[in-house]
Amino acid sequence: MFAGALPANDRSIQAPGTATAAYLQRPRQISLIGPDEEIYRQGDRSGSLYRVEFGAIRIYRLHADGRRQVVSFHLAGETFGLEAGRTRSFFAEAMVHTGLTSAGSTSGETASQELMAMALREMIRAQEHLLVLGRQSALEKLAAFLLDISERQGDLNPIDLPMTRIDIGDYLGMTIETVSRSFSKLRDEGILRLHNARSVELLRPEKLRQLCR
Amino acid sequence: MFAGALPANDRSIQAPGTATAAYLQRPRQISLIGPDEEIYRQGDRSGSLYRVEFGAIRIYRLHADGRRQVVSFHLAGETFGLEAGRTRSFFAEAMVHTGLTSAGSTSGETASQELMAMALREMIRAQEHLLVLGRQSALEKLAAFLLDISERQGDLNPIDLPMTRIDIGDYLGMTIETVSRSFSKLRDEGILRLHNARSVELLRPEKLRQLCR
DNA sequence: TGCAGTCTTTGATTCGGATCAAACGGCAGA
DNA sequence: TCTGCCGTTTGATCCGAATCAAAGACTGCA
Repeated sequence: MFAGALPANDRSIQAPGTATAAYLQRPRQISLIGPDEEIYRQGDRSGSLYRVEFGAIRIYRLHADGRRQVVSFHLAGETFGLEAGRTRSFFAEAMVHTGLTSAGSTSGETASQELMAMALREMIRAQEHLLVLGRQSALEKLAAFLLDISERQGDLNPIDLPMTRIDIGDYLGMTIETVSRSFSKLRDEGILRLHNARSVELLRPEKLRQLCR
Repeated sequence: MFAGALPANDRSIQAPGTATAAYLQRPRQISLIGPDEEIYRQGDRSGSLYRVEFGAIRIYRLHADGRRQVVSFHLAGETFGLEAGRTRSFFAEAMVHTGLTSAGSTSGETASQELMAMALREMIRAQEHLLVLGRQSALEKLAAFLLDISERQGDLNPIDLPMTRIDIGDYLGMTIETVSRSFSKLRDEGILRLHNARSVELLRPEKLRQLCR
């Protein structure tokens, strides 16, 4: 896959409100990616950056024995794909039906100011994630996670979780059973309501905040 | 503390091999910092970057209940101090007698290429740390930690650990007792030798590598 | 509408690491 | 060299989360 390219995909469409010059017109071309479809993989040449127009992406790495660490999720409006090396050290997959556009590349053409901002964002995200993984209990981890997602969805309530319990577990460093039990605990304490596994209404966000500090 | 400044400190000396213009000559001025002395704290105005000439630094954040998460260690030759926001969100302290020089600042005067490289380094470091914290056992965490330090000391053997067991624990998300037990386990398995708590000889580094993959 | 497969929840048990406790060892200062 | 202190190691017990197991709920498809 050459630098700046989006995955080959015959289901591309034009972004709404865009001139229809199609092929040669670099930006605004949306690639549609299905659930669990791969965007890039460890070992691929890096360079391309992506913007999530709708849907959601998981970035992860696999350990030799199959254990998986999800490093980040990227929701609508967010960009991803920045890597320090010349080859990818992570996998990127869509979690639901997702639309991607090109967000430039690391090779020259993108303003270095934007790249810097992106690098700093990723640095912060990783550092915040670190704080959660290192010293928090299962309940505290889930609380921090829900607040993060809620905020990134513009305090949408109920929250829409595009990821499975497995994804959440691999992101927070715990098993799906523990994730599920933590949800149930928060439900039993009246802190949230589970409309279904993917839709979570926060009833007392302040309680969550209290939990994870 | 103004941007670009090193902590006020009456024990400054000239770096070896430097012209002696002293005061007005910005670079090469070494600040000497004692063990557990603070370089900056959460809430301080950010901007200054530092280079460790000798010694070692810990970067950490405190949770409300006193739990501490060490985010990174910085050894001789490494730079630190980059933060995304206008105020510091971490504490920086020396762990042993340490010499620091200014490594520029985030406000203009430093080449953005260097800043970008630093941001990417920090991003990688945080991501690698994430992989260790998320899904590894105590033994695997310690193995990964020792290999990291060993490499950053140029494969010096025995390794010189400038940090206490508490620091290691707060970095890896485990208690000092578990850190100590993990050291003992690696010793009993003939993988390393403890000359003393701070000096660790790696006898079979390949075994460590095997452990943490 | 019913069915199959998958994801989630809940329950029982196990286990790794935390906590509590005490002994040990190395280093600084007298 | 002796002594006291602090960091480290080791031991005993406890607890939170992992694992093993099974039931329940949702989704897509026939």
